[in-house]
Amino acid sequence: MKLSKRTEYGLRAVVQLARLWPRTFVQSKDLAQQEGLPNKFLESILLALRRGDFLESKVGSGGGYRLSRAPREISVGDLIRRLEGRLTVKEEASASELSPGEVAVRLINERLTEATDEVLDAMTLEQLVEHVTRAGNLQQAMYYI
Amino acid sequence: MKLSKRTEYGLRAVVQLARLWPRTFVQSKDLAQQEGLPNKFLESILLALRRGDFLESKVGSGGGYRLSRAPREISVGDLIRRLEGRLTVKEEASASELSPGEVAVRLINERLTEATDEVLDAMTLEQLVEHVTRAGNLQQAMYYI
DNA sequence: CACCAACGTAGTATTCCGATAGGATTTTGC
DNA sequence: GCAAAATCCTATCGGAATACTACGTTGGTG
Repeated sequence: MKLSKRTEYGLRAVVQLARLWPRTFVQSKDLAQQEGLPNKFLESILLALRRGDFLESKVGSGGGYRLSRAPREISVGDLIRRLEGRLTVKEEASASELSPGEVAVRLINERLTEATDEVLDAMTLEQLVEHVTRAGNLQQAMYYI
Repeated sequence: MKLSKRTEYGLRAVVQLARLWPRTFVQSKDLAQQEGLPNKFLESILLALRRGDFLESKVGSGGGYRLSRAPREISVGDLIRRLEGRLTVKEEASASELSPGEVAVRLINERLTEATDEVLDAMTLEQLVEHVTRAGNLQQAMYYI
């Protein structure tokens, strides 16, 4: 019932990249520093995101990562499903003979994934960044009161 | 993003008890057998449910467990929150200085818990049992085609 | 009093997650 | 063209959480 660190770190890095969009490449090291994340771990996550076609990368000096498309075209649901890996167990057809309890649990799982997918698919990276910006402004305004 | 075995087993046992409601006490051993669950593990789960006031128990020969109230008065959300234990991290006020990524992740978590709570709180044990019964009838009907 | 079943505690086994190590590969800058 | 810089890639490890077991106690029934 809670996001893995892997997913959380991936999201945090991607939010940073979205804030800089469409500026040039940002290095993993810098992302890690900005968000306070373990660099090497983050690298493996960014790699997965690149393979999932969310990021583009550039090797060598001056290289780094950037979003492969505009934040408004990236859904948080897609991101999380890519990061989480374990996307709700297979749900085998399971030999046709389910116990009553198993049937019930299956229903619950279906309803839960429906509900979460709905929320996450309706959310774009752009919206996330807007929210963050608003929250940031609010935080800053507080200082002047 | 997935229920623990503990939660799953608890739900499965409770569904069985709801099907028998308001008949007399059922033993842990029998519940375990009906659903194919490890007996001793199940006992500890049932114990927690009793402490959460979902079940009543009776010690000694002829004893066992039964629901403490009617299935329609028991919400699946309450059950799961009791069983899962880890009810979404503390969400510390966190020293006021959050990174942009952290703010974003926080928003996502809020939206997710809202959505899942809504689904689970709207679901009663009675509804679950109805669904199971319908699914059972359907399964039986299939044999005659 | 003999049995039965819930209650309780402690300990083990196993899985998985977060993280690190140590490189190989590719590009840039001088 | 070579050294530095960064991504890319694989393997592994420690530790915590999960799943489960063993064994004993308490209380109630016949």
